[in-house]
Amino acid sequence: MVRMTGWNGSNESTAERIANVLRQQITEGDVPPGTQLSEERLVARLGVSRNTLREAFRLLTHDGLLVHHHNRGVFVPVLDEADLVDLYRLRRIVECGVLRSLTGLDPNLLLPLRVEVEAAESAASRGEWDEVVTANMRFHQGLVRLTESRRIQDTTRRVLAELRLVFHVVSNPEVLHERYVRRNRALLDLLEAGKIAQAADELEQYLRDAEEELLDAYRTMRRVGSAEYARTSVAGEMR
Amino acid sequence: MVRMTGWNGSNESTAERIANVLRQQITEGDVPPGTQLSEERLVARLGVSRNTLREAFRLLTHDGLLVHHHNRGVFVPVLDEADLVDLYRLRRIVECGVLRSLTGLDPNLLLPLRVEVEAAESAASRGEWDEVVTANMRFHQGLVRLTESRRIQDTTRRVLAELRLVFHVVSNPEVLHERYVRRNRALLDLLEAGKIAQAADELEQYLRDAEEELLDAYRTMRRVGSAEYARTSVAGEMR
DNA sequence: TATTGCCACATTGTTCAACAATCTATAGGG
DNA sequence: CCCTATAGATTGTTGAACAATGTGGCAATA
Repeated sequence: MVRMTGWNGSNESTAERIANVLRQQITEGDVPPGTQLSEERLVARLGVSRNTLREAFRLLTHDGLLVHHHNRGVFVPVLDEADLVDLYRLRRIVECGVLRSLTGLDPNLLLPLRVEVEAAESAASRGEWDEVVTANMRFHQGLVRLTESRRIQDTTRRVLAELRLVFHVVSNPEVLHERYVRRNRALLDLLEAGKIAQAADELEQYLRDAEEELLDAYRTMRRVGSAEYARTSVAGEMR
Repeated sequence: MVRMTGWNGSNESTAERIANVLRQQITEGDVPPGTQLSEERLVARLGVSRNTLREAFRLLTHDGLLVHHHNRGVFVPVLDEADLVDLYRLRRIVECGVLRSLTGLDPNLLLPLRVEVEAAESAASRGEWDEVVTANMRFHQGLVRLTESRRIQDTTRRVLAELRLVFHVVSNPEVLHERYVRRNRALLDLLEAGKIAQAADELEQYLRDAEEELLDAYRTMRRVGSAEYARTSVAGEMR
């Protein structure tokens, strides 16, 4: 096997490249929550050194997509109800706070929002629910981009990345995400009409409803599917 | 030189220990903004391997206390006016949002706030301004702890850590921090009286005033002290 | 049978040395 | 004075080695 060393053909470091590969596999659900990522196996599979892999681990840990247990390794976190509540509490504060703090609206920043709304509607009509989720996330990322604040955007990016892990714990994403496509459009309409305060209130309720429905999904999952859940998703190991 | 390998006598990893050493030096101002941290020299001085040092770098980069330039190394960031505005925008949204989202108040969580207020007052009377800043930061950290939300607390921790870098760019901290000790007490009084909404409004104005004063400090510094600033704080190198 | 203690094994934590790739500064030519 | 090329210094990445820890099995015991 020919192994490249040093220059890797792009401007991103090898660790970042590896981190992006793993990030995609985790966010897409290929590596379910609870899975341990073995250094030895991933080194063999990805063709990088242990140190570089561990650096990639750190980048993902930064985003909450991996958790590190000292002397035990890294795992895809299993988010529970408390995490869900925590994530939505932060989302409400940040996203609604962003809207309420706006003094003016740059129409150029509203354009990408419409793109995402339509992408979500299109994907929903085709039944591509993963794409619906992705477009929805990009929509909310675009919402906070209205502030042009790097740190707020970074915070939101991390929160949304973790939220994807929640979506992989609860099943049947379609029933959850379907109605929020419509509410995204309603939200955008309010913003385009300049009704910022009203949009913030709608978003607040939107997020409360979403949290409540996800909590319901957690509860029913724990009631009817705990055995199945334990069999399929716990103590896995990424090869 | 006897070099310890493996077990280091505590439950934290070597990288975390090194990160804490560097964190203190950076937040205390021993390593001014703009300084490059040379791997070679720090490896020699701290007695750890390059890989471990680089892991410590990652941890600090995570908190915004270091910035990484690809193929050029890590630096203590020099925060400018835009960063200052960004940090305070996030502070206002998070800290005020936390207060406004409170439904009830746990008196037990208010106790540490009073401790910090009195610590700040005591330190101010003794003229120990660094300790005033630290107590002030712990006060605001305690404020967001009212939510008992891990992620909100982490976000605040990062923001406050970065803010310390701002305080090292502008000089004369005493005149800036003195009056905020009093406002901290006023804030706490409002909270202890259960006037949460009023406290949130006071905090909002508090943070706007602080941002404005720091911006003034930046402007005067750039006007009267740009030559001195360039001489003392730019392109340093940590030995 | 259930529990405890011990030990071997697998995995992670850390170090070290080497080389590749990149950046920076300097010197030389136009 | 500006541009380019080269040399030196620094970071990026690798691979191997050993230390320390966590895990699970096995035997001895109650």
